[in-house]
Amino acid sequence: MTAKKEISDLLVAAAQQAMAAGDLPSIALPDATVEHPQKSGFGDYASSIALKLSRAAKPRQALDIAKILVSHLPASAIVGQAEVAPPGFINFTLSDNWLKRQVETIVAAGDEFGSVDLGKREKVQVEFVSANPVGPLHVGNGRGAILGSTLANILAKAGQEVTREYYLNDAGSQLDAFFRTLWARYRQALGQEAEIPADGYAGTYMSDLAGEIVASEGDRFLRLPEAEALTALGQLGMARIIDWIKTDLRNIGVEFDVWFSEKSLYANSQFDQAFSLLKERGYVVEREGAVWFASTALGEDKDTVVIRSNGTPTYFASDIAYHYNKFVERGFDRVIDIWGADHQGHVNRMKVVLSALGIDPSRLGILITQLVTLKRGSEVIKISKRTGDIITLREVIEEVGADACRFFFLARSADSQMDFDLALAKEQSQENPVYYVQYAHARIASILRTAAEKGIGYEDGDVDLLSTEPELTLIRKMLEFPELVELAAVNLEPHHLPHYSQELAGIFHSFYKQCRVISEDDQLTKARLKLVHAAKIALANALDLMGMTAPERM
RNA sequence: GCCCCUGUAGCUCAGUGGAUAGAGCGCCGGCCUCCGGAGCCGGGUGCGGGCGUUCGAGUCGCCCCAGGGGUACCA
Repeated sequence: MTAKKEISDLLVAAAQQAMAAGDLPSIALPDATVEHPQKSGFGDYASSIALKLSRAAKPRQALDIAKILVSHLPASAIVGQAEVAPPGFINFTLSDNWLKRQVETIVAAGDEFGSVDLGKREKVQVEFVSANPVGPLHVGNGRGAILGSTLANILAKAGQEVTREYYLNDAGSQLDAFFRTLWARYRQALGQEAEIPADGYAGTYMSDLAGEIVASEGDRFLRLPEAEALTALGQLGMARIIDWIKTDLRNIGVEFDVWFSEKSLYANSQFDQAFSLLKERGYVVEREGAVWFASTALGEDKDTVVIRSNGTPTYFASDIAYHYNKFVERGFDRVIDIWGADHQGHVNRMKVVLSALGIDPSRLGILITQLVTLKRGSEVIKISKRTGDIITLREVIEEVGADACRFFFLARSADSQMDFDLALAKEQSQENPVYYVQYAHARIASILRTAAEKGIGYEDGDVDLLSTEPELTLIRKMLEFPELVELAAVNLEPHHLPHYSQELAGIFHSFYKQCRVISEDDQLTKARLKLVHAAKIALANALDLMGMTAPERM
């Protein structure tokens, strides 16, 4: 349990006791939320519960209520001091003794440090990237990939049973356009006249892909009937693109548990099942030769086509079947979809269709990542798969490195549009927060190596000797880590991690400057070795959640 | 037009209705007899505008202004 939660519980207990004793009227308790005061001097945690209670408990003043609560506060090893401050805050200072002992707790927890218990273990699916296999990943895909993989890590750390999934659009009209483009490029590569379809993919990577295929397969597709050639060649091209995608993802540390085929939804009649259910419930209408989902019946602005007048299902049809599969067939308790800003219009429709299927829409969380504007200096680079050449994710990774790429993408909340200046990212490669954090880890590793070389063991180090301000500040900051994991897991907000890791690294560097670890004082040396070992664990675990490396040397 | 996201320091961005709004970069000064100077210490400027709700608003509501995205029988 985090200190935060424990203090919150103490407050609730105090309020209940005060009411039982008649010192406070029996009223409903507001959330006993506890926060870190912005300014030092107000303790480690502060609660404004008395201010919130004062309205209902009139004519009691908030300050008096705070005093009453403090007087009923149960004894606790965690709290060193609980003070009342106007206009009615209760400020808690952690006990030094308890703080010191947490070093042992952290070292004992090791990789598990930071794990939190949200009270229930749910089966959670995080679906992300899911880019169509029609071209290389761009930086927008990269943002989703990094956000999704980190969020999955965080949820796992918070005790959830997490499945990471990539939805592969291996059917549909965009793939069809990809097939036709590749066919044209293939014929061009073999010296034939061929025109790129108007709705095709103009990027030069398509010519490269066609060239690769000619090199390995020759002209054998020309000897097939055209329809057959188109499909056979297309499948081969798609497989190669998927390989590119997998390679890029691996290079930024993103792995999936499941690659889910859109096509399989039709082969396994998931679509038929979902569709019949919708029909049964009266949400299907036929009009203008097409089949529609009656979204307007559930408050949407317009109905949505599910089956086109030419008989082919739309993307939305697949999405209905896919989410039916997620919730009903596979039984996920919660599903988190991470989509790009261009899918924003689908959010409500998706939630509405879940209601229509009888699935509680609150079980689906949809995160929209806002656009990434790629820049090189002041020059804006337009991202579009369809209008020609693009800066791919691969190029960005090669330029700035996977760790830096992850850190920068993670540091911004998904809601914020962001500028990614390649020139700047490269320039900053030394003065970069990424290295600042990793350097702290490497520095600790170096200290521990030095200690090992000198044969200093610190298992028996006495944490009671840790008493100076820099030491205790470092411990305090480490203890925020589990709280942060909980915050990020509950709010689906990974962007707190980079900020936290920078703060933790900063406090460590400051400690390092002020406190010599390996000194003539054997006992203090051992105690401090234990402390920096704990700090190394905290840094490593934070970096690990972010999918970054924690280098022993730099 | 309607819907969604965003406007916080020169720049890039944090900020769970609370007390004196933060970080990094950039800029200007300091700090290496000592475990890694990719480090430390100091220096300053800001919540787009207005009206509300509240004991208390950067945070919630409404209106306005600005930027971006969506609004297909594309995905």
